[in-house]
Amino acid sequence: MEGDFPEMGEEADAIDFDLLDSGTLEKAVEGGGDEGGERRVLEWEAGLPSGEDLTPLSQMLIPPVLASAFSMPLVELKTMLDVHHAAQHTISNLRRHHQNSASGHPAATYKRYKSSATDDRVLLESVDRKECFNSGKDVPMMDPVADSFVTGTAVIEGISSPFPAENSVEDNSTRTSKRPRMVWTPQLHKRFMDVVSHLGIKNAVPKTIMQLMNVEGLTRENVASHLQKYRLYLKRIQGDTDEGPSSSFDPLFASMPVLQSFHEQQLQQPMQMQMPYTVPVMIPMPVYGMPHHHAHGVVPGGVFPENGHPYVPNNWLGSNNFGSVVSYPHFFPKNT
DNA sequence: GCGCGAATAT
DNA sequence: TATATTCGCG
Repeated sequence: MEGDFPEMGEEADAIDFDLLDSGTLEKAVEGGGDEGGERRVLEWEAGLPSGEDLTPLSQMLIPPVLASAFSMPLVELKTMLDVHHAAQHTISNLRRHHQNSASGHPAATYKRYKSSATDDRVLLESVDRKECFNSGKDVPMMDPVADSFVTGTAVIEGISSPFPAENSVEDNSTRTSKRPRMVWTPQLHKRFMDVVSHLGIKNAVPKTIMQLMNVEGLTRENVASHLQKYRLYLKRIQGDTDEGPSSSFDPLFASMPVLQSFHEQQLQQPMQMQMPYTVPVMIPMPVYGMPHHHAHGVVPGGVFPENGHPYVPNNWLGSNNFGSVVSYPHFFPKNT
């Protein structure tokens, strides 16, 4: 299926899906189909600050006092070695993806409607790959803030491969270690919701969702588990609609303002500076152009104003936003 | 055998 | 609770 689109340079790809937000998506989509990827990169580079203008890696971007004032955890400082490693990993993964092109049927249909600028899998390098997988109890989940303010090379996204870093060389079949426990970050969850809401209830099955999410390392089992939880959630809120108003729309639980309101914020005020607890980068999610028959009413949510496609608020609880709780859990417990 | 989904386990 | 794993079924 990759023959459907002219290929772009690797660098352009990396930059595109790392830096795109909803504000720049259209522009990139326009120029994404031509062969000018490398040229565009050069143009961008021409406008980039020189090395002297950049803050050294060893220096903090935010003064500790200011960080604490906004309850922002101090991000661990990165070294050039970290940056180098992250860059190497990004490049190698991009190469790998250009080699083996997936051609699953649903994904193929999906890709046809994707811009070539975002045609690669979501594998946005994270310097700290503990973000999506929590290997042990001693490893705390990455803070949403740190999740946003990643240091290093191409890491500004929220999604990275759920795989832990393969520290050693090519570990082929000698992998006996179990896959670490996955963590559904808000970004992954949003992607999940975007895909599910654009599939009918008929097509929203684990394998299809997995393929459309296009996240490296994400397994069908991962999705199935999450989907099961989502269905339980749907069942719950549907069965609760006639009970007390607090049962399904308790403002205490109707939160996740970061993700839920983020989309709308981007649409209305694209240039507005993000608050520390917001996820600053929109994940390119071009399933909006999918030809699927949308199952209206299957999932709670509204409609994308730009194209009329249904969407689901990321808290799956409707449009209430009382702005108190951040991002977790995705599925709120029944208010008992 | 594959994949789904409910049940069960960790 | 969140996620993984198992298991029966089509």
